[in-house]
Amino acid sequence: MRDHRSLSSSVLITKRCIAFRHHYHTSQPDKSTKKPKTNEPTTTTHKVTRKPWEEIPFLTDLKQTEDTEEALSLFHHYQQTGFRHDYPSYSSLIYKLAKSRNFEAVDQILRIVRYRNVRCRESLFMGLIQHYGKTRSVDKAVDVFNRMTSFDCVRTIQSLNTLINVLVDCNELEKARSFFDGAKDMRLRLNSVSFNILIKGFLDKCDWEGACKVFDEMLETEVQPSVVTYNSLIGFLCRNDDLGKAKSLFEDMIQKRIRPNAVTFALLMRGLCCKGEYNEAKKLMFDMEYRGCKPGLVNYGVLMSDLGKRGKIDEAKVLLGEMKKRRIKPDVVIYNILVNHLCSEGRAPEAYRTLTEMQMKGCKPNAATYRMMLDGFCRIGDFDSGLNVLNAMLASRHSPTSATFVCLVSGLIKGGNLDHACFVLEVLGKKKLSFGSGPWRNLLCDLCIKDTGACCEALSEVIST
DNA sequence: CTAGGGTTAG
Repeated sequence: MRDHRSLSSSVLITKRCIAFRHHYHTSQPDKSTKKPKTNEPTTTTHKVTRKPWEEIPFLTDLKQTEDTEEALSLFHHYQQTGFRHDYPSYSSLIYKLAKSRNFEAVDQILRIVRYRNVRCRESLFMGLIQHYGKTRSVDKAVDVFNRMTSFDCVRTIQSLNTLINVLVDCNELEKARSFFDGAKDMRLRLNSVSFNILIKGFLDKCDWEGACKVFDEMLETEVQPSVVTYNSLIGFLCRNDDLGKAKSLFEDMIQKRIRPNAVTFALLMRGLCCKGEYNEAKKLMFDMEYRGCKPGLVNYGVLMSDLGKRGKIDEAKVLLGEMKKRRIKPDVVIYNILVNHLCSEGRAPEAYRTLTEMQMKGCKPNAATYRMMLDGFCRIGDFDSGLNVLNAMLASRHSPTSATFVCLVSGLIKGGNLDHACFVLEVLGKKKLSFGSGPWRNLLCDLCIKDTGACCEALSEVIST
C-alpha cells in the first residue's frame, strides 16, 4: 500500500502542472504576466531557481506545451501581440518541432529565420542533423549541413563530425568517408573525434582491418589518438573474445601516456566476465584504483549485470550496498539492471520496491524502467499492479509498447476487470497506437468469453480510428 | 561531436 503512494502523488503533481499551464495560457502575454502576483502559489513554488531565459514569457509557455501545433500557434500568437521573437525563441521552437518530427514546420520557421537575418548558432544545426539522423533521413541531414552557412552561421569541425556520425549510424560508411575526405576543401581540420567516428563505423561492420587502417592513418596525420580511440578498439576486441589483443592495446596506450579511464577498465572487466572470470573482473576493479583510476558507475554496472545474467541478483544487491558505502550514487542504469533481472525472474514485487526506492533516492525512472516493470507485472499476471505502473508511466510521459498494451488489456479482461481494460484501450486510442489484426482477434476472443457490451464498444471505437 | 554499465520505440 505504501508503495503506491509515491506513484499516485506524481500523477497529482502532473495534474497541477496542467492546471497551472492552463491558467498561464489564457492570460495575455504582455509584461504583466512576466511578474505574476505573489499570492499565486504556483509561480512562487515552481520557480525557486529561475534561469535567465525563463524570464522570457514565450519560452516559459513553450516549455510547458507538448503538442507541436499548440507550440506553433503560441509562437504566432505572441508575434501578433507585438512580441518580437529573437534567436532563443526560434531555436527553442525549432528544437521542439524537430523533437516531435515535425520537419515541415521546422523548415517553415527556418525560412522566417533566414528572412529576418537572425544569426544562428552552430548547435542548432547540429541538433537538426541529429534529429534527421534518428529518422534515418540521410539526405536531409546532409542538406542541413550544406545549407547552414547561409544562415550566417560559422561551421566548425563539430558539425562535420556530427554529420559523419549520423552517416555512420545510418550505415552509410562510404558517404561518411567522402565527407571525411572533403574536410580539407571545407577548410576544416579533422580531429581525433572525426577519426574515432570513422573507426566506430568500421567496427560496427566488424571490419577490424578497416578500423586499424584508419587508426594508422590517424598516426600518420599526427592526430593524437585519445582514450576514446583506444576504448573503441579495446571494446571491440573484448566483445569478440580477444582479450589478449585487448591487453596489448592497453599496454600500448599506457606507453603512449594516454591514461586509461574507468570505461577502459570496464571494457576489460566485461571481457573477463564474458569468459566467466568474474573474480578476475572484480580484482581488476580494485586494481584500477591502485593505478590511480577510481571505479565508477560503469564498473559496478559490468559486475552487476554479469551477476544478474547468472541469476545472482541478491549478490548484485550486495554490490549496490557496496557502492553506497563508497559514496557512489547509483543512477538509473544501475537500478535498471536490478529491475530488469528481478522482473525476468518473476520477482516483480521486489522490482517494484526497487523502483520506489530509486524514486525516494531522487533518481527518476526512465522509459526503460517503466517498460520492464510493466512487462514484469504482466508476466506474473498481476495486471492491477501493471495498471498502476501504466498510470505512473503516463504521468511521466512515457509509453509502453503496443505488445505490452495487448498483454495488459487481455489480462484485465480475463480477470474480469473490464472497466480498466476499457480505460487502457482508450489510452491506446488516444495515443493513436495500434497493432495488427491478430492481437485484436485474440482480444475479441477474450471478450467473447466474458461477453460484455461496454468493452465491445470501446474496441470497435479504437478499430475505427 | 566520439568510447561506456541497461534498454528502446514507432
